[in-house]
Amino acid sequence: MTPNVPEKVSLEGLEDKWSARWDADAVYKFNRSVSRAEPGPSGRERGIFSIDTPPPTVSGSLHVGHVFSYTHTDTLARFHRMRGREVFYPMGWDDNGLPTERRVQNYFAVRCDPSLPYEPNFSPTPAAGKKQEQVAISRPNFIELCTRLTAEDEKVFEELWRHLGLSVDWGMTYSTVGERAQRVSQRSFLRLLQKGLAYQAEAPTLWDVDFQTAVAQAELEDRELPGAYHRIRFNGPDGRDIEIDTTRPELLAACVAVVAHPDDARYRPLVGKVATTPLYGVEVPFLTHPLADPEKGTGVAMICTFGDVTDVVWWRELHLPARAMIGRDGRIRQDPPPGVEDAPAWAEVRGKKINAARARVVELLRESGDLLSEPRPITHPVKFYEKGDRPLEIVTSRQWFIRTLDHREELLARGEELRWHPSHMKARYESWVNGLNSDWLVSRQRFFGVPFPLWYRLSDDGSVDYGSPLIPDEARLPVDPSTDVPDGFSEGERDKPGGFTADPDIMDTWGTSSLTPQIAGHWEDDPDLFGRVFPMDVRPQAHEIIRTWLFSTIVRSHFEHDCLPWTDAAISGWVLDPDRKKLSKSKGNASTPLPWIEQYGADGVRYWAASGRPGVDTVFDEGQMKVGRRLAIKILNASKFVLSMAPGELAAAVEFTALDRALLTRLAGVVEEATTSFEGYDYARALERTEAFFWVFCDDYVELVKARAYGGQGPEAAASAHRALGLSLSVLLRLFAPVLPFVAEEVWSWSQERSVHRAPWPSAQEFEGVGESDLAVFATAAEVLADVRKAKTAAQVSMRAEVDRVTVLDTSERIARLRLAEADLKEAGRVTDLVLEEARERSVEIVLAAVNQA
RNA sequence: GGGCGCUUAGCUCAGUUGGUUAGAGCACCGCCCUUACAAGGCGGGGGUCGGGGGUUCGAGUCCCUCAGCGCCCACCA
Repeated sequence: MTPNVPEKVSLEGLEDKWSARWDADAVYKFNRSVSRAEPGPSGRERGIFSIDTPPPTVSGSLHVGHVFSYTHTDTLARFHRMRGREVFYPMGWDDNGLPTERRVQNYFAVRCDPSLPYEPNFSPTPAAGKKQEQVAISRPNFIELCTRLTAEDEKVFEELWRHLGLSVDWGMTYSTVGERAQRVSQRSFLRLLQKGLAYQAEAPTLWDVDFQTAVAQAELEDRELPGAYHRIRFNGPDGRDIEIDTTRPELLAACVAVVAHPDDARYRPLVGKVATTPLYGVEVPFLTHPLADPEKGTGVAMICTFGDVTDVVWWRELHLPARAMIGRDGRIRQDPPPGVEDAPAWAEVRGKKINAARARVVELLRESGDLLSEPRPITHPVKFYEKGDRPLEIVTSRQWFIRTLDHREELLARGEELRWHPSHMKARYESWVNGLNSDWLVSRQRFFGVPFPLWYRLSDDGSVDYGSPLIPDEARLPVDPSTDVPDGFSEGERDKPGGFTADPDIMDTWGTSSLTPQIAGHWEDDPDLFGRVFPMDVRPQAHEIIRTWLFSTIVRSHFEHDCLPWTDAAISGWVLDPDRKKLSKSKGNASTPLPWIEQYGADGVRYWAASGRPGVDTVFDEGQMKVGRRLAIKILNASKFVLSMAPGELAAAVEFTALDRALLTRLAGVVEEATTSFEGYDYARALERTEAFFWVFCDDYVELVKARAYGGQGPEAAASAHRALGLSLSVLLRLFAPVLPFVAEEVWSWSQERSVHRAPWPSAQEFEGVGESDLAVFATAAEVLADVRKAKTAAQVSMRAEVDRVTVLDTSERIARLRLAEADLKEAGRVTDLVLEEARERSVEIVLAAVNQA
């Protein structure tokens, strides 16, 4: 094909032009006829490269942080596609869970009340004002709104991703709450249940009093909060006082024991005796436990059910009774815990919020004289649900768990087996697994999510038989137990004595997201496809969700398939604002990416993203985008020149000049390095090496051969330049294509029919005809050219200024190299007389033509 | 409390197995409208590599130690 170079080259409109064309030509369509791994012809890899794409949360908005990490993945996808592999690169939408619920509540000013009946024609308009009264609606109505809103959000997301140039197969999207996801989640759950790896238990768990749901260990975060030590007096045996420091005096009624360290000599006489709580007069045992810290407070702690997770440990390990007093709404319960029924103090706190109860208890203690000192303010870490606003409480509830504690060793071995990029991220996985203190709590008391596909029998007295749940056949999945009926029952028997009742809970968002490989790969629904793409090659994700998404995905795959879900994990860093804070929507420091794409082009934005090292937090840098845009423009211009020189069909018989051989050999090295880097998931290094070469190519090589290419040294010498320029450009465009897909495609299209993104990745073979070369020929010539430029700059004359004579004294070796590029050097520097002489020390003398020395 | 990472020019960062005068881009200064490119090109100034100690013929690059920053984990009365 004869190059068809536009008169004027420009980046304007490339995104629209090429994203439409790629779509029309199905450039990124996954070809599932390829088998998982098959040897390719002549060293090119064949087979499939599958990516476990992170499904972005559609209820949020995309910001530059997303663009950053998704670009990284896309460069890898493009690289492997060019290597000849079919890339399985679906896009998922995470529309599951609380963020969606919250967005729907705010967007439509509604709230879900599961007790309400469905209203078929309910269709609210988006809430206008800020504070609008929330309308209570039924669960089915609420879920309809969730679905409606997420569908709209997905469209916006897809548009942006296309604009950014993600080479996703848009025919293969999935959602984490759609029917497929439900089926996969429920099937996997039922299989865990069969294997005894999922179980139900009534146990104290961390509870968010606002969201009214249990929360798992993985969703916790500590926040430093002001608090106060209150020293209070318990009555000990023999009339002796026991002094105890507590930050939660309001829980006094829930006290079931006091505890000291077994080695604490101060309290040894009291151990095994009984202490009496102030205000309530409840007798509790004085016990010992190694977790009691003699250094903390008075060395004696009161154990309450439950003030914190240590209480839970003590309660469990010391086999204490429960005396729960906090309700699911975060208030003190109405009904008193056992043992305090008759205490007048209970009436003072019942039904109160935590803070009010605390204040009242302190007053009461003060009045009774049991408050031994005024509260001493401290700051201490308090556990929060990561999306929550109030401290977590611990309440006892029935929940589903997946066993992880018993499998820690196996899971650690999986972490060992996985290839981590960067490798030190493995440490985070290990510290998480080693720190597990409970099985994975997978049930949530929410509405929008995947329900547990279970019902329970109701006995004749109406009590629930949790022991043997009613399980649907896998072929029925997905089921919604709140509307579907278990086999052998009828709807009329729902919630009736002798009938059945649905499991009310939904799965944790990670309960579904942990199955993205299975969802995306159509596990069981399409065994042929699943066999081709699973286990996957790579999981790209951010480091802060190693403990959640990465961990839980390994758990599911380990239990279900007895293998890793992928061989490699590519962990991306965060995007930081100039103050080094993580960009996030909630902090309001994250900008929407579209304006940046419009200003610098998708390629410019991608360039910035791809400059961020794998796993390294990177500062948001508009300057880098600007640099990326300039690079793209430079590629346009350089390509325009090269293609106007080089014929479409390269004459293969031409003998390369020494300078051209040196340039091409150097480029072959860059190809090798970029290839190795991409194989090792280091897109940033690949880009850096390619770019560095490209600038040398433009500034030195093109300048050195320009005149020769115009024919200054005859047709044969010109042909060598043409061929070297043409080959270099072809290789460079393909090296740039993963990072700068738009400009690479634009330029490629000037001389090629097919997409650059399906062109073969450059290989050493393409340089086979170059022959032996001395790399230093190019470097040495470029050095002298730089000297000439320097002299012209010093003389404040144009680069086109004539030079009468350049005298180079240098070692015989280097002089020999310069002779090989003598003609190019003379023309590039406009040197009339180039004198090359051997000498011990290098020196360069430049005599500019008199006419130019004004 | 444990762990991981980072600390190189004003800024953002490269420096792969230790080896010639430590690199790039941005910013800054100067020059040049050169037929691929003036939203460009060419050239220049500027760091002794967080502090200290050690190994070595030789260390930004390995070891020890200290400091600061960030993150992950932790049973936080």
